[in-house]
Amino acid sequence: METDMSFLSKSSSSSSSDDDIELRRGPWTIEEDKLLVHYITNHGEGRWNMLAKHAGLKRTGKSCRLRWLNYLKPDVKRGNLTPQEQLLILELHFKLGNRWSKIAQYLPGRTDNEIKNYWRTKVQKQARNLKIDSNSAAFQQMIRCLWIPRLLQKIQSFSVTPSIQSSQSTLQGFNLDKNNSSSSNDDNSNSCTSSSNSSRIYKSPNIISECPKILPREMGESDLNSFFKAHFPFDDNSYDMDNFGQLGTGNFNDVMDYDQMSGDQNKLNGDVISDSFWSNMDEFFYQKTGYEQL
DNA sequence: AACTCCCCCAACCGCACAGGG
DNA sequence: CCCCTGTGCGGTTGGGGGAGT
Repeated sequence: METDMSFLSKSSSSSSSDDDIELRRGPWTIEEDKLLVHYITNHGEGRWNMLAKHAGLKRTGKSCRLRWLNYLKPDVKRGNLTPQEQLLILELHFKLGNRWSKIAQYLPGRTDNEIKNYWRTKVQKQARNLKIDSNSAAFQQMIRCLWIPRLLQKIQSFSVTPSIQSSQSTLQGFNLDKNNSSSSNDDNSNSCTSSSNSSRIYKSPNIISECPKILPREMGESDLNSFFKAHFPFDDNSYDMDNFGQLGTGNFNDVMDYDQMSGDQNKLNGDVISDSFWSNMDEFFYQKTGYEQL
């Protein structure tokens, strides 16, 4: 797969004379990676332009920094996002918007680039398919009422697997701002909430039917908090994933073929939002929300 | 087998900001 | 102040490769 990209190199003629060298662009070679890792191991990171020169890399400092932070740094996690991580991204995006680096701070080992790519390829793609704006209330409503419960169910289903347990720490300590969260008796009909009943841990499939047929306004954070309070009554100050193991059994089978959607256990750490899931979801969304397909 | 289409993600780009001289 | 350099961030691109025909 390694490709000689040297033909892509461009002269830095706009720069001063001493750095008038052919700068390489495109994919990094193994040798370049070795040079970069070796240099940083011995000298540390930072001062990227100088680092690039001293390491003997015909790359810009920016390119070196990006390669290190997004790929070579030892604590960078490889592989697909876990359901917990996906859930966290969705929640944090509600709260922070396209602040990818901020979101990445809550997912150790994940880079802003990776999260951004996830959002664009998985989330925005679905919005495009539905022909609705990914920032619209309708789409956010769909995520809150359909996608997030699905992720939670997925998490619950596999809550004993080592991979999940290892990633639980990722979510511990994450708090939504509770200051403006609605009380549990919030009867706001505009949100996905319903009366809370702690003895019934997981209230699906009613979650779906409780979604409003009309979406009168964008749900605020308080609505989101209410939603989680009502349906996922673990510690309401945090998303402590330890509690997911206590969740009861959700059942979406009456509306969607869960087995088909989820696939085998190996997909746990993969793309839990499979294409088949979404092809069903599109239709289901319009059916449940009363929105007209454009 | 050959071709096209499309998805994914690594990498690039432009801009903003901070800090030092 | 202004300029320069380094750094960080969000948006965008483009190529590899898998899927479909």
